[in-house]
Amino acid sequence: MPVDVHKLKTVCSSCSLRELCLPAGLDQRELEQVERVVNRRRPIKRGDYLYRAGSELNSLYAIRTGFMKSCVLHDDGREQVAGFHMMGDLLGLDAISSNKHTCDAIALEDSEVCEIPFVVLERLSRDIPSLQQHFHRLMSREIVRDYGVMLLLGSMLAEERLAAFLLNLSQRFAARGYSSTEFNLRMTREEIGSYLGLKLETISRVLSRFQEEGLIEVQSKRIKIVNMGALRALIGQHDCH
Amino acid sequence: MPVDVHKLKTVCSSCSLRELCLPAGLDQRELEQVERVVNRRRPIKRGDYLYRAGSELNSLYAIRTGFMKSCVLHDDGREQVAGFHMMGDLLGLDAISSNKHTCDAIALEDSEVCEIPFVVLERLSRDIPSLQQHFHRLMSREIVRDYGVMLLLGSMLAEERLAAFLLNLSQRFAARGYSSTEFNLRMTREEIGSYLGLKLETISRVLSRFQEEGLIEVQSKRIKIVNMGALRALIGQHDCH
DNA sequence: CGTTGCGTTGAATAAGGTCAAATAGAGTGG
DNA sequence: CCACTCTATTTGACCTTATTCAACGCAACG
Repeated sequence: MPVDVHKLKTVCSSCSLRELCLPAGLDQRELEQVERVVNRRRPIKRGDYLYRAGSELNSLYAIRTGFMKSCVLHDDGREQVAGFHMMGDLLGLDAISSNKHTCDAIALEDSEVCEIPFVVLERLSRDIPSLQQHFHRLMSREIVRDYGVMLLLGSMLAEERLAAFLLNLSQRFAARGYSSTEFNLRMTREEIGSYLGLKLETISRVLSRFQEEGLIEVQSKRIKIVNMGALRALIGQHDCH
Repeated sequence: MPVDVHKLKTVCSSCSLRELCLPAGLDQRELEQVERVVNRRRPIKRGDYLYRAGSELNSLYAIRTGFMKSCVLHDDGREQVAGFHMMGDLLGLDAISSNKHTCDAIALEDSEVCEIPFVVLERLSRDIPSLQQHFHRLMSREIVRDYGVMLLLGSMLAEERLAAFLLNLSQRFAARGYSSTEFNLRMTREEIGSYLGLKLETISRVLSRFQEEGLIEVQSKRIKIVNMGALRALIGQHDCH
């Protein structure tokens, strides 16, 4: 069953996302220190920017509810979705390197974020080793995720990419207490395509093919995974490209 | 002119790569603290692994001399080059998330690395704010770099990818005091292809085409950039994919 | 009830991939 | 230093995959 975050207090110590989020693994006293610097519940409406490429880094953001995408922009206007983000995910890590955000973060549905002033986080993480450690792990996890996307973009076929994408979503929903087999895509076919390095028509076609083959059921944005095993088999069993 | 690192002492404070490397921006006293924990000059022979995917994280590594690649591995044996690394680059950041390396790091020529025990680095960065800050920036820079690769893999044509690759190398050599227009590729066509999500034959063909068009001169691994402007124009001027 | 944005599907096309053969280089042992 | 071997590279002919272009359906919304 989905966790209803609206029924919970908005402090980290009682947040259902705590273990997915920044303050994972802190003790009670440390948690209180973190809570004091987090501005909770900033709402972002669907379609709104949380931040834009080029804007100054002030805070990192943890998603409390909702769904967002981040887009990298090419000089010539081409853009690419670099990631989809859901509850518990931490956004803005790319901005630390230059103190400017390097991508846009846009809400795909009405969302709510916790705002964590970065300089305060840096100071706090000097005093709380387990916070420091966890923060480092989160940055590193983003790097690992990126390597996975590079592998996907660099060496997988369209079907494999989409299978990997669906399985990744499935797993992330499961980790948050939602169904791993039935969920809504919050993004358009074009956004999926952009993320996977494919065109929207290809996404549509492959989804249809998956449905014909009995792997999934699709109805517009509604996805039901019917044969998880076959989907898994699609990735990771080819000799070569 | 290339910087001859062999003539320099092997301490950070007199290392020509200091400003590219981990201890950038530290004062003399802080630098000494860092120096004390860095094991310098671990040699890695061409073809040897610096670390392997799955092995435990002990240290981060800064490249002193030489050239390396990191490869992510897919379950089915497919592998992809995730990056090429040269003097001053810091390796191993992906391992922090799980305490295990997630990719292989392999020397493409005889190399030498400085070894920085990670737990010591974490402790030290609590005491030295500017070290902490710089370390965060380096992790973030890796994330930004990865976004760039994702953009390249997801939305650029073969010619654009290769142009971007050559320009990136050019710029990094320049930043290290080497020629920006003439350099050796230390990697094979296959490795370039793996990094760019293309086949080795495509790399070969595009390099030949660039040569015919007078953009570069290629002789096996030797590259001379003849028309930097045209190469730059190749990336960043298309309406769409 | 038209408009608009999103999704599906088909046919033609282009970009790279595959396979194969020839050549060039680098490394090794005599 | 040379011959031999093995690997890397180049190039051509053909093929596969995904893109492009275009038409149409559907649902939400003013």
